[in-house]
Amino acid sequence: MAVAAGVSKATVSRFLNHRERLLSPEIATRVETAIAALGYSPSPMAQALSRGRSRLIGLIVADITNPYSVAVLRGAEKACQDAGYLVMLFNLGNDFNREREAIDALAGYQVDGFILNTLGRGAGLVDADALHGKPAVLVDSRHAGMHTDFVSLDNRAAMRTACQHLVDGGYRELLYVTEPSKGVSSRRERTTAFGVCMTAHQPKVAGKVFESVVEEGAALDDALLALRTRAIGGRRIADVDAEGNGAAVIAGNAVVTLRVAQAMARLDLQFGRDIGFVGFDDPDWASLIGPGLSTISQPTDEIGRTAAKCLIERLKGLDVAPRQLLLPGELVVRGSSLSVAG
Amino acid sequence: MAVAAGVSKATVSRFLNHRERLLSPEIATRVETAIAALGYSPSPMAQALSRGRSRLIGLIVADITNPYSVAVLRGAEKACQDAGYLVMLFNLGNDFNREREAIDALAGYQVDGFILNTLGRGAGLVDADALHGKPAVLVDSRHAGMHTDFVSLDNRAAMRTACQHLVDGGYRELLYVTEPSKGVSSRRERTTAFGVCMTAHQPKVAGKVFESVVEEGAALDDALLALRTRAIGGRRIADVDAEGNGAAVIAGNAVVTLRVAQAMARLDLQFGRDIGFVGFDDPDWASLIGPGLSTISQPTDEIGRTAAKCLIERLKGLDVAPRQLLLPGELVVRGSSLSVAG
DNA sequence: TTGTATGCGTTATCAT
DNA sequence: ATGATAACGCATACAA
Repeated sequence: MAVAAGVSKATVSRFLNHRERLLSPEIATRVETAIAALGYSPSPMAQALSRGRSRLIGLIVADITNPYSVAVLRGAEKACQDAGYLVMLFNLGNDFNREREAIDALAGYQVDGFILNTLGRGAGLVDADALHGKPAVLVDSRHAGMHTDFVSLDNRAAMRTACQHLVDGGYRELLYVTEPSKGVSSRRERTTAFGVCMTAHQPKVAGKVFESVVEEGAALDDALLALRTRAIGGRRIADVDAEGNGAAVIAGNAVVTLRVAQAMARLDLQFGRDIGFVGFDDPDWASLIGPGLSTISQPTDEIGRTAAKCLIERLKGLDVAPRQLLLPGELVVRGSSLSVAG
Repeated sequence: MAVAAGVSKATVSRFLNHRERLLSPEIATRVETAIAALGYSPSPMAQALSRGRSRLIGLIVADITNPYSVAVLRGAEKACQDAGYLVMLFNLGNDFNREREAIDALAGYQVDGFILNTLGRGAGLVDADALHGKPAVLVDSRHAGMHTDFVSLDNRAAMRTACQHLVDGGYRELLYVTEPSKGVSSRRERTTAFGVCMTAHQPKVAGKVFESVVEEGAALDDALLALRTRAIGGRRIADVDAEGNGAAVIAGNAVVTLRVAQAMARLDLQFGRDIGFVGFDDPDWASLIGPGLSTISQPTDEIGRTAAKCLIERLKGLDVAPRQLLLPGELVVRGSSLSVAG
């Protein structure tokens, strides 16, 4: 290109990067016009090859189907774009063993850093130095043996909020329904936090944990029935009016919420009236189920933005100890967790 | 690297690309072991720079928040990965004017082709040759002046199915609720298809179209009330029992479905009993609203896969006239569209 | 069959 | 202040 402007390509490069500093105004404008005439723009790939960095950020997500992940992705991608970075997406499709492969593929394209929204388990477990020396930030799940920046919902505080809200509402039998923790840190943290809350409310409140798996809808049904039976003092459901009672479910995420809602429909039970409910995550359909589902809304967009921001700070040379950014959730009260009547 | 293996780098390159064909077995294994020892893998960027193609596919999506887009993206990304391509994602965040910018950014990284899931309107309207001569495939929305491969739901057939189903169920007053078409081809197609269906069922069935916008919930409420009023013969709603009647709504997509469901809740009307319903798109919460929402389920995954497949065929040199792949939707019958009693 | 040289589009280190 | 020139990591045309 440059030759067509009457200068050397080194000069063009200088114009692009150093502009005013070391270029005579006369020749600067000459390049400028030529650059406009040719509609020229530099090749990021060649720049990357030469510089060693690419202005590319690798984003690995465990499951693009998960709306939570997408919400985070959205925030992160926007922040990256605003900072002049482009996002390369790699979706694991829940095949956790491909995490290593994903990192290598992305690293091949010289991404400057990683945002990892993965579960942190599986065969290809990624340790710190699998990252080819590039900085990374973990979202939502901590990885064993990889101490980098970490951004997530403040699970403990969120769980405390949910429990407190239900206890305040008069609920005395609580069931925490979660996917099996299987080494996923966020699930483990929420479950532990639930335990802590329950002992804190001893002996007024009783809490149980139920691990729900897709295939076993019946088991969930039974758990809900048992919960309700306990709450209404051992009487059979058929014998009880629609009297207020103190049974409530906390769902560990939106997937679980969906399962619980399906179970409730199967059992012909109603949220709020028969069983109280608060769920983690606040999908847009939450207000449409029964009397509306109360939720803990995650600041997904901010989580994504924060993750991107952290990473970009590192890319700009920031060198401090790994940070933990725990963002607060927000309780959204709807009909499913109204105070227990009398 | 190669030097450490005792050969020239040209030989290494040959090993990578031509392998058996033009390499002595003796030196082939020598390279092979060295390649394993060093844990070496070629740099895709350098390859791209040299070859002119990158094994990268640019995927531009109008709004990553849209679950439909994500579902398609998922299918496409998987197909790309399986074919050895990596996806670079660019999210417009509903800022349609950035489409041109997105294409240029992606082209800068030498993507071999584009998958465009955008609305095909806005200032930066992209014509065929904005693509830097690279092939593209359009998903869901046709772009004016860009005739490339096109993959989408068969909107006409899907609408026919929905209408036929409702008419068969005894519904006589149909209201099609859609977002304003604003030059989006899929919306326009569905609306026209609705019109065609209605004239086909003349005079037995009456159809109306309502364009819904977020801000005007009240207008939607009124439209639903009017619909119901017409269906029950002009009598005021308060005077009518829960008798079966022939009013039904068709929602143009999941967003509209959400709005309609909210309106129904506001009006204290029930799907199936008061107003029949079929909606385009089949979100996972459809079965949980009221008696379950009947839907037209799109083969999103297959749409994505097909789009990727089309593009990759082009990349392999296929040169035929632009193709139109219209994939069939599937009617999922739930409680919201049961036959009208009496 | 293999090595050498050149080019891909930049940046950076020299000279000038 | 600007122009050659080498390097970035690979592919390829050509020479051996």
